[in-house]
Order: sequence, then structure tokens, then C-alpha cells
Amino acid sequence: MVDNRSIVILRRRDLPVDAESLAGFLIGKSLVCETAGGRVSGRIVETEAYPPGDAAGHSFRGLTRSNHSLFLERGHAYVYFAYGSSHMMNVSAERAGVGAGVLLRAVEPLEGIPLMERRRNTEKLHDLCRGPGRLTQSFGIDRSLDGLDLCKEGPLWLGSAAGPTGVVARSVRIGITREKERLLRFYERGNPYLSGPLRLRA
DNA sequence: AGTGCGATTGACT
DNA sequence: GTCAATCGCACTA
Repeated sequence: MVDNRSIVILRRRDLPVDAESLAGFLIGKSLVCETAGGRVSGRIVETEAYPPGDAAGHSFRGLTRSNHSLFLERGHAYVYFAYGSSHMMNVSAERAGVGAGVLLRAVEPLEGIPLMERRRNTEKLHDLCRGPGRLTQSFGIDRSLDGLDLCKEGPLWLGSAAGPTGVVARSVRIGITREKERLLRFYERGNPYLSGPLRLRA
């Protein structure tokens, strides 16, 4: 069972200074969004690392107007808009000036489920936060939160684990064409709220 | 100024 | 399982 009162903001010094380590570290931790609409939160159950020099990463071609948040000190939000329909959220993952991120791919809904249902226009618990575009929709995350410090009080922050974390497994990343063989996707084994094909959930 | 392409989703066979 | 919608951005000229 989950106890919301035990969730506290993660301190930056607790975050590993490395995309791959951070991606594993974030499994089981909390994501909390508090806006005018209300408070929603969930348990991070699936992430992907996009380390420095990774040809699949958005920082690969260097600093640009839209990807600058990836180059912020670890623990900042990088939010971008893809396919004309979906926002995706990353956590910047290295020291300042180095471009790297951890993509949040799935979250287990905890608080604010009715609000998530309205934003997603479905009452299927499974489909609320399963997938990078879906979880940002449920949480109300868009480009206005790009660059936000997630280790600080504010509308969006990272919290400690609200309960025990299961076995963390890894696999290839989903939906990319370059460096597709690298095992940089992390997930809580067997969790029912994971995205991706069944064979990548066990 | 024009072009091509996604770290996806939802609808459909 | 397949497939099209959709648009911001980087790249070419």
C-alpha cells in the first residue's frame, strides 16, 4: 500500500550524475504535478536513458533552441512535442553543459486519478499513464514546464519512493532507429502499467 | 523557403 | 497485427 505522506522531494545530490544510472534510480520514485487543476502523482515504472554521444538522443547534434534543457544540471525537465500530438518528458541527467536525459515512459497512477481520467477522456486505469505521451497528458505536462527544476518546490517535482520497488530489469529502447541494440530501457519487472510490447514487460 | 522525419497514439483489420 | 494523422524543428539551398 502507498502512503502519500511519506513522499518528499528528491534532493539533487541524491541523483546519480549519469543518464544510465539515473534511469535505473528513478524506477519506483514518484512524479508529482500540482497545478490549478489539482494534484496528480504516480510511481515511475519505466524509463529510458539517452546518454551523451548517443545518436538516438536529442542532444546528439549539440545545443539548440529547443533542446537546451537537456544541458541543464541533472534534475531539470526537458519537455518536447512530437508527432504533432504528444508531449514527452525527460529528466536532464548529467552535469551542467553536458546533454543527456532520461525519458519517462510509464507511470503507475496514484493520486488525482479522476483528473487524469478527464484529461485522457478514458476511465481505463491501464491507459492513463502507459506511454510517454499518455503520462504527460494525464499529468498536464507541456512545453510551459520545460526547463523546470524538478528538485524544487513547484508545479512539477520528483519525489521519493512511496513504497517498495520491485526488480528492475532492462531491455532495448522503444521506437528508435539508431543505437537500437543498447539496453537502455529500465522497468519494474511485471508491473501492469508498463508500455511497449508484452515481451518487453516480463 | 521548402523538405523530411520522428524517443507516438488511436483507430481499424 | 497494420497504418495514417499531425507539426515543430533541423537541415539544405
